[in-house]
Amino acid sequence: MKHLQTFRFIESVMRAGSIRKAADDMNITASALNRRIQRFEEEFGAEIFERLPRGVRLNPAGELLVQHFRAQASDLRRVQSQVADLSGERRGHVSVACSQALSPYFLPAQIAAYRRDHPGVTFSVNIRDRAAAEQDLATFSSDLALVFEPVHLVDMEVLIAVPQPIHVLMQTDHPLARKAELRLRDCLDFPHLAPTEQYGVRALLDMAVAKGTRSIRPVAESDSFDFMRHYVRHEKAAIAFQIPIGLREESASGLIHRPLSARDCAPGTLYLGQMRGRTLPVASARFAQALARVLEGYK
Amino acid sequence: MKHLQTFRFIESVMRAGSIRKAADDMNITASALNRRIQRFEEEFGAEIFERLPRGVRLNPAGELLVQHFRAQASDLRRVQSQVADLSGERRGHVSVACSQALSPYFLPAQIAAYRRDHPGVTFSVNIRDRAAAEQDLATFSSDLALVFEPVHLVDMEVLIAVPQPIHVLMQTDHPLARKAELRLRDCLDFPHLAPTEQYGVRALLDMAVAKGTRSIRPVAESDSFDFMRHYVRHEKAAIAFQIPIGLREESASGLIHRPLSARDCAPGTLYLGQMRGRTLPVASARFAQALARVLEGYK
DNA sequence: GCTGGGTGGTGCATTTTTTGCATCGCTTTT
DNA sequence: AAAAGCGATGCAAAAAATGCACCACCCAGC
Repeated sequence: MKHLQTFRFIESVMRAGSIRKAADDMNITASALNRRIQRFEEEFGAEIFERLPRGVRLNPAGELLVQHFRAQASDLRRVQSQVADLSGERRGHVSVACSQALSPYFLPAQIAAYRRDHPGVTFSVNIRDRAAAEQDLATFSSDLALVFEPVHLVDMEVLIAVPQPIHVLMQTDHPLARKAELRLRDCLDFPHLAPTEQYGVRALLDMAVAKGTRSIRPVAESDSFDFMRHYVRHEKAAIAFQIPIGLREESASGLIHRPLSARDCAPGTLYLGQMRGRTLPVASARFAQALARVLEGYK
Repeated sequence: MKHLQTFRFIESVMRAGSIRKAADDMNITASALNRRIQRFEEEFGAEIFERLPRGVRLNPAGELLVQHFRAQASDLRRVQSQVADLSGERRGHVSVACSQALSPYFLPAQIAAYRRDHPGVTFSVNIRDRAAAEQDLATFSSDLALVFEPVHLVDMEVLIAVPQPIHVLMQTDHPLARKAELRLRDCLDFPHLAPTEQYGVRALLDMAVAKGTRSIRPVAESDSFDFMRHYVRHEKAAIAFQIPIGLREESASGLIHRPLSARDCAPGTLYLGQMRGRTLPVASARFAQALARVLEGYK
């Protein structure tokens, strides 16, 4: 969309931190880019960049402006999507920011199911930790976020929330496997794997142990749930903490998992959300509806 | 703002109903305008005008697009206003759509009071009937609406609502002036003036008489409350129906007014509202706050 | 203290885009 | 059948954006 060209340049300069670098990125001369920005600042009525000795940086006015342009670009995509929809095309693109747990089983299955009915719809799936997922919504770089234990929820409008107790993952013949529900103190006697602190699972575990005298001493700490899932196959006594939506049914995986007792560790919550107040493109809105229907079953 | 130039052209074509007329209005050649529109339609990915034998008309895609652009232009003004505000300028422009009753006393006083504190702020006041005022909000042509008995309230976000019983206006020595509160049946015995049906006062009166057997038979019907106010000075027995916010205190005007009993005629409501979900420019938001504070006193 | 590599800004020639004019093909009106 | 109005289009002129060369400046590191 041509009338947003200047904005793309501004965003590029913002990212690059200097007009020359941005000009290089955008395949244009620094002089041309410089003058575009000057011209824009003039008609906008205020400077949007601070000129520093080593480059430029957005000033508060610029921050406001960038937020405005992002919202505007996002809304234009929505309009285009609606226009395509009213000509009966059923096309569009959905971008989802999600927690790692959703990536192996849940989202692939849901997206594939949705695409069976709407083959014209394409997807972007971006794995983000819980802080970044909300950020993605706020910058309009994702339409939807599917996040376990989000941090702020300020810019996020919750479409549906489902409880997800923490599960303990282990080999099928593990001593803990005999009980249907596990106590945290029993689990900590075994070598355990834990996510790093930016993840909701870890935050809940830390909160749980804070009440008692035990502590989390992971034999391995990782930001990859995939790694932790595979690790328990290789060390007989090892256990890992994950949420059930990121785990397969027992039979299929060769591992089993058991929930932690709610007495020890509060269940976390998985949220499906969008940017507050935003009207989503048709495709995204429909996919969100479909997800919500499925997630209802997890309540 | 240059990147909205194409939109201004589109809006002009929409208004004019033909490219040639619009081109004339915008001081540009029909060919240039035509090509701008063609180019835009191409990059937008859909036609936005139907080509008719005698001109063009927006199609549904175009309607969506125009709404998007209006919202976008309005939001850009908001950003500019906020930017001006953060550089400490306290400038800006407030546009208000209001019912006629507000125009003689209430709004002039409020605006003047506000401008004493913020001389940099300018105002547009547009008198609109209750349907048009809401329309004004929806098309982003007014920031605020101050409306008596609005019709839909769908796109209008209510900031404050105050009751306004209908008052009867008459000369000071009028027989009805002796009572503190009037019955509708007594009033209808006198020659009366009534607003035309698009006004809330009339709608309330019509509802009130519908319960009984009497009917409104105005000696004069008008869409000008100003006219009706002045008319009662000239015919001794005549009365007019108005809301108190549009009337002066008795002493000053040489006329007096008495409320209709709530048993006969439900009090109407005066609403201060904005476009639903919109973030107002600083100046408008502040003025709305000031108005709300004053209106609190009318509750 | 200077020098080198980085920055944003600017004058001027060049390229690209936009515009205006003339004109076409079409439909409705007279 | 003619006239008048409409949108579309080829082509030349005008306007705008760009690229190039260069300036002044700042700061790091010798």
